[in-house]
Amino acid sequence: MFRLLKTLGLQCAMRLKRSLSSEPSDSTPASPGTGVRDERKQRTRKALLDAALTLLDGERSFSSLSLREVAKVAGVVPAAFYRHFTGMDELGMSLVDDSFRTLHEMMRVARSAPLPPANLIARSVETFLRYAQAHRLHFQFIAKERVSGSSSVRLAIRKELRLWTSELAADLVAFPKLKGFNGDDLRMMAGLVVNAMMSATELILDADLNDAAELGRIHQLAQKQLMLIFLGAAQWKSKPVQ
Amino acid sequence: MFRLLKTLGLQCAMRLKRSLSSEPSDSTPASPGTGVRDERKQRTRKALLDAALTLLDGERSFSSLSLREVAKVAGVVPAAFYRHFTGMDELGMSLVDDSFRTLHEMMRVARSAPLPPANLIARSVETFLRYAQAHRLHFQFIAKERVSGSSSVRLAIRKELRLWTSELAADLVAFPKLKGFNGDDLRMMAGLVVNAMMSATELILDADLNDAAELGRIHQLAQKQLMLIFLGAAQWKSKPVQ
DNA sequence: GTCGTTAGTGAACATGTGTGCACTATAAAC
DNA sequence: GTTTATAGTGCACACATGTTCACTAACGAC
Repeated sequence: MFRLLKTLGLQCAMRLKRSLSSEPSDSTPASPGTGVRDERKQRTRKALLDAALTLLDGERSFSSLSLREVAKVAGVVPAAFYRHFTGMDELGMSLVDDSFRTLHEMMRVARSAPLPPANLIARSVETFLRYAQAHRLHFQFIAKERVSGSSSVRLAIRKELRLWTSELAADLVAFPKLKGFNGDDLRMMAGLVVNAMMSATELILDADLNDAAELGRIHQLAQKQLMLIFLGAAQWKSKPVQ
Repeated sequence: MFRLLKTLGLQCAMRLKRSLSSEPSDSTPASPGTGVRDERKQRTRKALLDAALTLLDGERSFSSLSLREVAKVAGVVPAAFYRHFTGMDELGMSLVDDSFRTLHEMMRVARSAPLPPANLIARSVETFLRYAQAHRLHFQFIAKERVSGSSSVRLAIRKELRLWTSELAADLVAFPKLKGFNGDDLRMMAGLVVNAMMSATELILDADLNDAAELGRIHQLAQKQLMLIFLGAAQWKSKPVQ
């Protein structure tokens, strides 16, 4: 992790130095990190990340990808890989960052345009699964490497998922039915929701995208599971005295 | 899958042929598949399976294991591998079989000695997680390859998990509180339970085995999640008219 | 225009890989 | 005892892998 941060930090510092010296802070649109050179570098960096995600799509797991393979798909010679990452581990950490960036963006969009209370659960499930389908590679990466990746990648993903769970718990506090939940119990419930959604995501990602019936079944299953959870949550704390 | 069945079938047939011809169905204790030779073969077969499980314990994922590596840990030359499996895929399918055999055995034991209704959920969680810890390699294999394995292994695991979910649903029908559940909804609820338990299993398998506090936290989390699910289930079907 | 920096190249290396083949030793069948 | 079947060996091959190194070309700073 820290190696990734160091690299990114250095790159940012370099880019900052250049823009500071070349542009005396004037009024140019200042597209960040301008310059044909930087743009090209970022492009092949992205090509490497995309190549890994693409390779990961089918059967493969991240730990079975080879550096050469990724470089080849990215249209670059193996040695060029080292201009961007110190090795596959660091590329993996970048994928974690990117993947959770898209997940958090989804949450941001969802919060900025809140759904009407009617059918809230069903609509939320719909929105989430549709988004997961649209960004299948990122969600697939999270789902796979959450459990099977190298320990650095796996731990990073698990940390992000915990963070997401906490965010969700914070959102849940707004529901009037969930009074009387303490923080721990809220996270416990949020964990249940996250599990159900991740499980549904795995099913969606493995499903035939053209089989509308199967997709519908998965959506409905997830909706019912969430409803059951909320039904239980509305009763919580009345019986269990703890 | 069918290649595995074929191989096993052939081996069984061969062993059958031998025992039929060598033993005229007399009163010898007839330990099945007797003979020093068969016993030796089964021993190195098991050594190969154990080697794979052992290698899988830490960081590695099954698809990143090499045939030579497995053979070396098993204390056998690579070519000898082919006397037992046609390749790593077939060995993977055998691991699926073995892993779910231990899971089903746990269920069998649990059913034969039913728990008293008091604290039933808490005790069941305790039993399950303790069993998972005791058979960590098998449960780890299931947890990992459920989502990241080659498609044949992954599909086999998912099929077994569906089967397990159905079994659990059949068990749930005995609860008086769960009247009014149709079969689909029972499986939906059972899926929720399975998800929660698998998620807790993943946490347990990653946890430090000596950190009693952390283990306790995981146990309690899983217990609360199951309680919440059952709380919701008790209310099911009253509100949702479907 | 000149020159330094650097993203990307191509070749080389040592090592690991899956798989085939002739072989050996030994349990089992006769 | 003689013969047969076979689990395991040792060696070979062609190929894939991670990493290094000197090199080239072109962008950016001056």
